[in-house]
Amino acid sequence: MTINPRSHTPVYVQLAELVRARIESGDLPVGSPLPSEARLGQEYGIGRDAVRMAIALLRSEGVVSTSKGHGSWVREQHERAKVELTSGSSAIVRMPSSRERREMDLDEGVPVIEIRNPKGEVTVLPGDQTELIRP
Amino acid sequence: MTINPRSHTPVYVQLAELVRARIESGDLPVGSPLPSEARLGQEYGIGRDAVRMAIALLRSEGVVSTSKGHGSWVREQHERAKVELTSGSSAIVRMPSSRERREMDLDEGVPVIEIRNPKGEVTVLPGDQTELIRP
DNA sequence: CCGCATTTGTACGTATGTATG
DNA sequence: TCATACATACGTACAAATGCG
Repeated sequence: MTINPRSHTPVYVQLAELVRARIESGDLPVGSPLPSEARLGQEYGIGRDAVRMAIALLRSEGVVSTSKGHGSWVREQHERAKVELTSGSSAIVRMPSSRERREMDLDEGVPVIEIRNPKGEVTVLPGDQTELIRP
Repeated sequence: MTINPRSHTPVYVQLAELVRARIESGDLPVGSPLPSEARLGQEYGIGRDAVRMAIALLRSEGVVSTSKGHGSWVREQHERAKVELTSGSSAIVRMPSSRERREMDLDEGVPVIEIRNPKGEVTVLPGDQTELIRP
């Protein structure tokens, strides 16, 4: 599979699809490192911008994680703690602010769950580690 | 307020904070257009990269929306439909795939709620238009 | 309806900073 | 110490969507 620079589909989207396919096929299992940006760019003959945008796209979907100086890897799904939505409570979901993401140590592409109990007290939970249940 | 290129805080984060402050102060009310990328770059004496990254950051938090050829504007919060989490059901949250985002017409920075009922049937709801409740 | 200015999107380049191992 | 890899930030150019005259 190659990339067509003249396609109506942007180069970076094409690359993201290729990498996604490699992940779903098992070629890149959970936890495994992605090729470096430089390597992907060379392999597919595309610029660094396109490579970085492709990885950013996958990161925004919670598919991969990246850290500086280390690289990107296929993100493993956390075990989800079961949290009961108690009577009279409500929950909304949203993306965290930069500050919340830092303080709660959330990866990119991870939403938060905001639970409000009948007293009006609010709890914010990491969206990738939580399952809301009603027994 | 100005931007310090030699700060340990990246230029684009500084700009995002400035724009966020203008929004929260009411200077940029809901629905109002942000200055164009070119204008922001000129005003603060920074490159287009930094401007685009700042706006992308706010977009990823669901604060603003952008459309090609038009510009960015302060995103209005949707009215949230109250959805009851029925007995025996559970809910998880995650970011949508590109395809889901397209098909459900979701803005960037909007998660989805996946509800599974006791029969195992799954419903996917837009995270910015839904409030889960338990009466 | 057409053309034009504006605006964002994509894609390339370079350079330098910083974290990792 | 050093090579590697990503992060930030500047530049350029052209494509594509929008809206207005």
